[in-house]
Amino acid sequence: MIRTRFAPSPTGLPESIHLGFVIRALWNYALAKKNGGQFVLRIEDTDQKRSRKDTEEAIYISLKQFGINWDEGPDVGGPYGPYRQSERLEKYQQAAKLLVEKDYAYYDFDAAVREKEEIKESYESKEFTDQLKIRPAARSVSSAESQKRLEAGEPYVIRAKIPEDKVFEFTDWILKKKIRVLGKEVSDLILLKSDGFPTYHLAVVVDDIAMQISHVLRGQEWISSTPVHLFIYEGLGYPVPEIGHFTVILDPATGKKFSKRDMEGKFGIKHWLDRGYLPEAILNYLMLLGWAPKDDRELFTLDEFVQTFDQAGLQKSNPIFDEKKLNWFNGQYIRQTPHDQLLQLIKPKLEYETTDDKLTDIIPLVKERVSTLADMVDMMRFFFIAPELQAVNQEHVQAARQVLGKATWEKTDIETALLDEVKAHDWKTGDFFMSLRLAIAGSKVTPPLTESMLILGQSETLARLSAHAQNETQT
RNA sequence: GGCCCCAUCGUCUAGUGGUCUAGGACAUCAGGUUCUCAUCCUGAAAACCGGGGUUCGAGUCCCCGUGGGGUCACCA
Repeated sequence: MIRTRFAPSPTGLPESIHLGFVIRALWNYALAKKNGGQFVLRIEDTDQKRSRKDTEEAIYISLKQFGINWDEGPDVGGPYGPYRQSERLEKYQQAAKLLVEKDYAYYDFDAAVREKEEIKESYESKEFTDQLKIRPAARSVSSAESQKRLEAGEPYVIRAKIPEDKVFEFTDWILKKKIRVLGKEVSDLILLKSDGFPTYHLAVVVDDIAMQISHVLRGQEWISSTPVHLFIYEGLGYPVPEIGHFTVILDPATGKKFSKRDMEGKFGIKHWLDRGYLPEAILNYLMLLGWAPKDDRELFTLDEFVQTFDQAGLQKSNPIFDEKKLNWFNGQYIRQTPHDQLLQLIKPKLEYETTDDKLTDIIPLVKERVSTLADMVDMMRFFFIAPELQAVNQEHVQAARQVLGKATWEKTDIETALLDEVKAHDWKTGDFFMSLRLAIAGSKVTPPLTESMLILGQSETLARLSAHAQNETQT
């Protein structure tokens, strides 16, 4: 039975939940569903200071927006709950104690708290040339001594006791390669913090065991901490599940992975949804960012993706995010979305009152020429709000006003009337229509003019032309 | 910097030793359709990081360089 999980930590602002987030949930979901397994959602809120309830809420909402549903999770429960790590504290504490008993871990009463900035700066310094792994003196303190300090009530952390001469090895399920790391390259990382909460390393292993996860699939940033996890599995006496590492999406501006820290929501899910990208389009774009099917197919619904999903298609090298291609996908999806659905999507974005009937007329005209819903709103604005006065050719506007005033308000009538006028004056058709376009819509880029005038109505069309006819400005 | 991962058009990728004069998509450019823009159609330009091996034969296997990324916290 295949059981996968998506285990985000609800830290940072809700709008910092980014696209990389969805992609990892998606692939885990696809693997489980393709094989009739379960997909588990687990909330990793072990960082008491940074975890936020509203961000946890945003995680649920985001996944649902993309149609990714979980079989077990904090909100829906399941046989291996609770699914929120802050509710499983005793389990981690028990595991940590067991590890100490088996000499896989030890108490450290003097663990120094280092500042994040200080640590990062040290990476740049020369001393890093011969990086020493963390091996506190507490490592060799006798258990009797530790017991004494423990009874005295001194605060402590529990660290992994990594054997220097051990060789850690596992075969990455995605990279399809054996990865080997020497014990001396691995630090005695903290497993249980002084506040009694576990660190990620302990919690993730304890839970993946408890929840019977068969495939642990996560981002490549986790490769280097996998040895510690291997060590914990061993210490706890459980077999290691399949472990695989996905690619990391790179920011085109920096070439680095985008994280929830260093940006103002530039890659946040909310940011894209707000700008009028459809969840289906975003999802489809994401599917192909780090995964490819055997054939040249590009368009997939979620269900189709799940059916087609094949582990072999997962890439090894990190892709760069490309907004242009996302735009293309979004345009494709907008064009294939039925008009009535588009209407519902557009309505909340409009800053003026209108009727469904009018929108129904307008939507077919604009959907062909935009790539986002926001573009759509922009393009249809002139139907409701008269544009600012433009510098236009007076003769064109005057002539049009005259003939249109007499025309029956029908497509063919309007067209022949206008075209006759062009012929009569020996104007260039394009120039003439451009003058009208500017006067009526205020832009050089609009839906087809006659259709637009039809919707605008005769009186409004004439009013806009008149407004321009009185305008002193000449071209 | 140590350790680890990766390496095909600008970007996402197909390619699992011969069918590769390397295929598709986005973007770009040109043409067609057209009252603008867009859609749509047609076409063009565009890549196997470098050097050694292995082999009758290498984009495909091995090694070394180079380049890119990740990581090095009482954050995940």
